[in-house]
Amino acid sequence: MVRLSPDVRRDVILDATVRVMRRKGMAATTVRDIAHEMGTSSGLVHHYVESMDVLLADAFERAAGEDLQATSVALAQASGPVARLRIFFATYVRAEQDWAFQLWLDAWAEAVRRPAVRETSHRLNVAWQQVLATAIREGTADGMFSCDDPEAAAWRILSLLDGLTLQAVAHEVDIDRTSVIRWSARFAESELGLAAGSLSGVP
Amino acid sequence: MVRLSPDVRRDVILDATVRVMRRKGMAATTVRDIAHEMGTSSGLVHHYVESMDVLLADAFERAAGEDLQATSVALAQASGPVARLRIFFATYVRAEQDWAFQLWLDAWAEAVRRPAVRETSHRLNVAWQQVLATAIREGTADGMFSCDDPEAAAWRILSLLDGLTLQAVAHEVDIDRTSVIRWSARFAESELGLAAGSLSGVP
DNA sequence: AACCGTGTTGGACACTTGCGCAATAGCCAC
DNA sequence: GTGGCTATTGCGCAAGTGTCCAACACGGTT
Repeated sequence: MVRLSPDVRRDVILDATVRVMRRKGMAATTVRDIAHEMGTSSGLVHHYVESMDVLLADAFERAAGEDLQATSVALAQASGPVARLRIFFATYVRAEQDWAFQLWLDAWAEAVRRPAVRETSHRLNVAWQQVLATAIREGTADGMFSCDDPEAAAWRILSLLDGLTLQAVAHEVDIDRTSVIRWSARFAESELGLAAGSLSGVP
Repeated sequence: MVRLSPDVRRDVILDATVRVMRRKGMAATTVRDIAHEMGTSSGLVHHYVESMDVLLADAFERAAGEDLQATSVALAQASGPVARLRIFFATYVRAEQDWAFQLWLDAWAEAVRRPAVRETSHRLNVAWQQVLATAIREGTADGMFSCDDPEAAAWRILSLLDGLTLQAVAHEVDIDRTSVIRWSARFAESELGLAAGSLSGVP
């Protein structure tokens, strides 16, 4: 039995929870799974966690937050609003691949039943929308985009992206990931008054 | 104890399951809830149902299928493709209000874990897409719409609708239902080469 | 009216879940 | 070294789940 400091242990618990969530999904993650994942007893988890609800929410925040962080960094490095949006679309679907988007599906569904999860998924969703809205605002300020309401446009583009990805992930057919990116990018072009193909690459 | 014929009893069970699902969501629906809902014992449910998995799938099919049916009927009564689409948007969000869309969220999330649910939600999703695609095809044949690929356009419009509704239902803020309809209708206008406002009412 | 098929009961079963708690054992200060 | 603080254990608990089944009772048939 390895004795760790509270801070480290908390981190280990969160990491183990994320790993289990990736493997089994949020709804199927249990305290015993987490304990087994880090090779300790289940009681230890509860010694640091006030409830399963907030643990799942915190773990989701870490998992989904990493993707958000990665995308934010990638966008900051891009030069110019157009390049920024191209990267946004490319990394969004890649980042959400496999288990990541499944976590979002779980979070949206569990939101009704788990207050902490609802709060977190809401906050992270807004954060994604803000990443997009900020990029749009910059492009509008530069005069490269033409958009009346960056906030609303961001919600629309993000929602189309989510709606399409949802079909691709949940049903694994009908819509392939290339179409998800291309269709969303084309929608963004029309939303921002860009020439056809400037984002999607297909005129 | 009321003695019913197998067919009637099966119907009663399905109805009770739908009612419980509406109230508590798919993931939180239990055999005992269903039995209590129809005022019988829990054993009776399993006497007619092979497993919880298929019962949930069947009940979801009935609940979501009723909405689909209602929309199909309403669309058939409308005169002309434009009126048809207006009704589509109006009834989609209304029909999905409250509990109905939550069932879809549950279905999409549970799809990974419950094969029967995945099959059903996939089939119903395609059915919705086909309702839309058919209306678009008719409008294109009439020369009122301009659309290269009605199938793909239907997926895009439906996905935007789902993505926006998702935010409204799961987070209950940021996007109100009026915006969901208006934004989706405007997107459809651009997809189908219609004049601004012909579907959304806002030029 | 007796009877049997079967719809129905109500609880047992085996299992899982989140959570709490006494006992234990590792680490640091002295 | 030794003591004490506390991280950690491991099991128990109560509540929940889906599933199964012997016993029961209703209704149409004879």
